[in-house]
Amino acid sequence: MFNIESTDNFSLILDSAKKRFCRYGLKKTTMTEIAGDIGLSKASLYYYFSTKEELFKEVVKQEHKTFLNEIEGLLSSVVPAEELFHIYLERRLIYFRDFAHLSSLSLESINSLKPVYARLFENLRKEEIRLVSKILEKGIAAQDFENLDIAYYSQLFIAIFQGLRHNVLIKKDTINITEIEYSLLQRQYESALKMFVKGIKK
Amino acid sequence: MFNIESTDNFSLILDSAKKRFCRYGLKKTTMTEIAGDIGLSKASLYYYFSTKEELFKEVVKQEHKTFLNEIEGLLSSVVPAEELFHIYLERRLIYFRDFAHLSSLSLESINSLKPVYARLFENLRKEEIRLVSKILEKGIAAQDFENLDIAYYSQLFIAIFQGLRHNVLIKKDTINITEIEYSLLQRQYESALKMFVKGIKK
DNA sequence: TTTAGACTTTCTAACTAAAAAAGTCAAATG
DNA sequence: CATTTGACTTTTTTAGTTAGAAAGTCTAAA
Repeated sequence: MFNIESTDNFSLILDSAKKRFCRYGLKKTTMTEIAGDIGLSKASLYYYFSTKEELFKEVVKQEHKTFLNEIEGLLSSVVPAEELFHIYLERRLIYFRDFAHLSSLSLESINSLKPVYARLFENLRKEEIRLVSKILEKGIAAQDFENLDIAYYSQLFIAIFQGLRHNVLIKKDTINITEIEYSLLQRQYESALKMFVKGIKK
Repeated sequence: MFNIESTDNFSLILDSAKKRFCRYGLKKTTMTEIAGDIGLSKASLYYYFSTKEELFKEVVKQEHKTFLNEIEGLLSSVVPAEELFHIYLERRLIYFRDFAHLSSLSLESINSLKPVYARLFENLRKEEIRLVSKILEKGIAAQDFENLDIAYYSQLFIAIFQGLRHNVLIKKDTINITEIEYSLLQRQYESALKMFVKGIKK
């Protein structure tokens, strides 16, 4: 979950921020704490990041990018589209569990989330749609899938699985997901993917 | 959406409460207002309903029952299971739009909703799962569907479509759903149903 | 049995002040 | 020059506080 130790302050700040944001969320993490973690003063943080918001966005973006890159790297491989979907969803669930606090913002959003974060998460969603589009393209090119409306089906795909994730959070008041909830979600993901693929297969 | 005018006070209260809860939600509706609508004193309301919470629950339950009964009535008809799913989802969307304010509680729930309402909505969800189970049963009995795990698949069914609905609300800060969002949801419902049925068909 | 006026209790919205956290900057360090 | 910081200002959050509103109660009357 937390990778290599970095050396430069920029990365050290991101690392510490990531840990704290994941554990305590945006609101319950202070700039002073992050600075303290790596033996810097708060003022120094502002040398690297203009605002707390900026820092948070950077953490979220980077984590998401790492996640997407992992899948994207397989796009040009021989792995078939269906298997790519499987891998994508598998990793997506792990990402969901580990970074629930980051995306828990999307829960706060229901009330009164600053538009800037709404835009951030909307962008991440769009990037995932783009990735799914590419997988669909690959499947169509390989004659695995029908020649369908890629834009629509990738949007649908993301909507279904995001929806399933939300069902887990919606009832709860804590962010932590139990093993039972997680394994049910896993099973639902498998079933839903099976249906989705069957629905678009040639 | 709002049916026959009732005569007894019990029903008059429910009618007025329904209208106000749908339009303004639970918090923005006062017992005095409801009483005023039908020319009763607030104290009289408490003769029929012990608490505001009780009244609200009664309204939600009744509306949901009306919705479910409509579909349940078709269970013993010649309408095939697949068509029942179609009808169910069609009505479910209308119900969703018209009573968004009622179920908007499920949004408030994310923060700090009293467990009693959480239980209420959980019960409604369970009743819908039960209905879907019956449709599945019918399909299996008619040899339309595979002999699958009914409990699991009805839960999955509800999860998928509830999830899709949530995707619409999650971004918004208002409860009102635009025509564009609604028609996309309609289309997603159709696609998802198609896949679901294809996935379990014999 | 049903209703309502007058009542009490509970909740909420709007303030406040104090504390905490965000954010700034000139000077210092190396 | 790039980086860091202590001391600073500004903004936000929190914890009271209070007044008004709304929930909820009760007794007497129709």
